[in-house]
Amino acid sequence: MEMAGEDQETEQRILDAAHAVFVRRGTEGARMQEIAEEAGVNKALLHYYFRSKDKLAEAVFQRAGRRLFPSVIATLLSDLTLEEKVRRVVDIELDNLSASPFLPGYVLCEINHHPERVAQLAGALAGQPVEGFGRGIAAGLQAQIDAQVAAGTLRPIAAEQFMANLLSLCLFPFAAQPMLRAVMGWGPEGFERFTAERKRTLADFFLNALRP
Amino acid sequence: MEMAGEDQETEQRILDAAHAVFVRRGTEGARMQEIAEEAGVNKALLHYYFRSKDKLAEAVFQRAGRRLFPSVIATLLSDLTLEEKVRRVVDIELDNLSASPFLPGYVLCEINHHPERVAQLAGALAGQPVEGFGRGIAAGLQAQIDAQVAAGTLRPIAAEQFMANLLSLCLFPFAAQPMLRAVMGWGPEGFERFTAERKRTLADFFLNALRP
DNA sequence: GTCTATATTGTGATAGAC
DNA sequence: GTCTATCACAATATAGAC
Repeated sequence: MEMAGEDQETEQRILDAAHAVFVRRGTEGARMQEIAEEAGVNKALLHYYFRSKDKLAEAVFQRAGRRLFPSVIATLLSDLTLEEKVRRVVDIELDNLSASPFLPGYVLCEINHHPERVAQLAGALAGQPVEGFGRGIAAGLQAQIDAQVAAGTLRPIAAEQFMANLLSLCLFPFAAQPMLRAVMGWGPEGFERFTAERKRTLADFFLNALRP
Repeated sequence: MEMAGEDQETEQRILDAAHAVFVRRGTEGARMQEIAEEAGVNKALLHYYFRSKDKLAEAVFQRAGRRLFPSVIATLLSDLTLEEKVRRVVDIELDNLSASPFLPGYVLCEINHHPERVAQLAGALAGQPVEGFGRGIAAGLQAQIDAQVAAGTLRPIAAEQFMANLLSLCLFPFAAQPMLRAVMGWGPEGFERFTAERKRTLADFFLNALRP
């Protein structure tokens, strides 16, 4: 039913613009007007494609979630060794986030004020209901951990703590980036140096913590 | 110039109410109406005491910051040993945050969308300009780290990474609490069990990571 | 200090031409 | 599909009585 072939491209432009504006203003602080300007289209078009601001916010959040989580999940569910998983997650996350440093802050804010959206998100990630999603990951990790502990090559740790620690160390500095910048008196290059150093040292820091 | 002696108490009630509403709705999502209801006063009174929503948000943020940061800063600046500092920060933060689990999420959101407020905040913390504030802390820590590294009792680490790691591990799980709840399929008691376990194990995890 | 009533602006959303 | 014009309401803020 489309004529110009512009429709999909326009929808993408709107999504990109909405993403940018939502990230910098927050979902509630964002204005449809600003999104329209950023996309180079009229306000009314946003409603044509996404009915309401809430629906648009939902779509943007889903897309952001699909960019932030799946690679970590896939890595943790893979059959790599624990050490390889840790190195891989750190590498992937720090690379991804260097490219979009404000994603964690946006996702955290959104989750805090709209926890109901997490359910639909996890569903979108693997077609699974969210309730037990992390549990499956934790169960697999725990088995791997227990095996290495029995072999004497790992300190005991609960899989939930393992995951929380790993994600904390990867995500938090980005989520708190503006605070770090201000408190440490960094310019833009300061945070980048910090992140580069982090790429070199974080996996070793984490693995050393688990050494028996 | 006050008559009823109610004024200070009312101002506090408004601050408390605003805090509660800002935390659960976010600054932009919060409505003056809801704050007034929560405080049990009229909308107009909020303007009488705080002129504008923005000023009110500023006041709430300052107060939250004064509750979140000073104890950590004081501990890191003290002359305790590194190990004592780590144990102390973990204990204090995890206890404080158990009592107000949504504070980190609120502060992170606010900082992301209003980075300019961090400046005034740090000023309020110690009467110092914010620019070099964290640098002083980092410098002191670095000296302590270098000494222990030279003595062969510590793995080398940059003080900035040290601080980032410590704060990440303490704060992130609270900031990401709604996500953890959903993904791990926890009820309210699930997160509390997780936090209790964390109080027991986090300091050791961190210290072990720095073992040479 | 606290309230009621009102002003004023901003903002999401729709109708309808092209 | 895209725009212009407009509606309807929500929300901050103020004026003024008590």
